[in-house]
Amino acid sequence: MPASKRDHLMTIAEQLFHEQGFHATGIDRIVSAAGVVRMTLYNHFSSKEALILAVLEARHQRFIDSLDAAVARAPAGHATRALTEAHGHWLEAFSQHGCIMLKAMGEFAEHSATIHAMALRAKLDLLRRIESAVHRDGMAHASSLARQLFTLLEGSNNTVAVLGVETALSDTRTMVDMVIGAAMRTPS
Amino acid sequence: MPASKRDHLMTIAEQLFHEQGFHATGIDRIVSAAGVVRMTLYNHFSSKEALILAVLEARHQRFIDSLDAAVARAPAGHATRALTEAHGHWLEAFSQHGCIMLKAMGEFAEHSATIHAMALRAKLDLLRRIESAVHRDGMAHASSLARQLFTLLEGSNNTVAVLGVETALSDTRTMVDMVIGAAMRTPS
DNA sequence: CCGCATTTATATAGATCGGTCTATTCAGGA
DNA sequence: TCCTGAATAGACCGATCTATATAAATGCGG
Repeated sequence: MPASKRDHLMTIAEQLFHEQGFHATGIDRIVSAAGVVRMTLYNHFSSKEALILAVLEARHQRFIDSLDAAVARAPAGHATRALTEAHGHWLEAFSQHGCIMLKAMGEFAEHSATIHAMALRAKLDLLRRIESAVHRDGMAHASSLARQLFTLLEGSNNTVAVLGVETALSDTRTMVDMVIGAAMRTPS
Repeated sequence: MPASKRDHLMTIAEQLFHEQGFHATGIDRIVSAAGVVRMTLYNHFSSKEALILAVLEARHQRFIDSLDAAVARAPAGHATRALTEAHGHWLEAFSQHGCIMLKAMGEFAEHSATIHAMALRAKLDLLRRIESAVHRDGMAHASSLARQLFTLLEGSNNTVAVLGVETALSDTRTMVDMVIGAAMRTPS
């Protein structure tokens, strides 16, 4: 009962790309996993690269939407914490196999400038949201604080695979508090 | 004039794997870049997987050696800082294209248990060195502090590609100081 | 019930993949 | 000198890769 063949293909492709990697996932595996014929895929996407771009774009949009929603729900002065918590929830729910944007950057850095640029833009979008939340909370040292928080969230991306999601998120939370507290104590 | 064809192949392969990815780098590209014939490679390595394992193993050994050397040189009570600085130097010199172990984990998680285990072991080795340095400096909250520092170093791995190596390392240094300082202030 | 777009089924193209094989050359040590 | 190990050159294997072409079947809205 997929909403449409196109959406269904994107869902299946996202899962396979995420778990198996992009180059290691062939078109045939995607279409057969989706229960669809190869021409149906090429009817909706002009190439494998176009499919990858569409998948990454959609995933990134979902990610950004979930951050924005959390920030919008947050009480005044708690936008930053709401954002880092939302990032943690995303990790718990959708990133057991690592960050798909990092994987894409790694596999396509010298292979597809378009895909690499898209993944890099996703990272910069996250940084920008952090900056905006920090600014919204009226914190001092906004840009340096935002970069530090960004580093912490990126770090938790990687430690999940090593320490487990629970420990990774708890350690990250501790440091988020620490960094925010230090920024508040330091005179601007 | 390479020391040996085997070493030369490993050097070339490491560079190509790192820049282009593992699946995207074919045997033919490696041998032609090394100016060597196909059978020479298969004379030294039983398979592409064996080559990848050898490359990762050697690189990890170099990494660990550089950390250990820095810690050994450090004055008493400064092992931890020496280790994080050494990690920064490694990033500057050899990780412009991201962490090769993370890439390997991403590409082979569901594809080669051996390679995935080797890369994961590399991450755990780093964590263990941090724990040992922290312990050597006689710091309180050793294991939780070590995990926090680990998260910071992993974070800097990723932010290099987004913020540039200089900013990434400077932000990381700031947070390393912060985390160590907090551990020292907190009563055990 | 018709018309049209989508999907199916299949066949094919040409390249590349990892890996094997044989035949040959060449240098260095016993 | 002879022998052995290593490297070369290049053909070859089956499998897989992305992508295209074509024709039949399907389903749905008007």
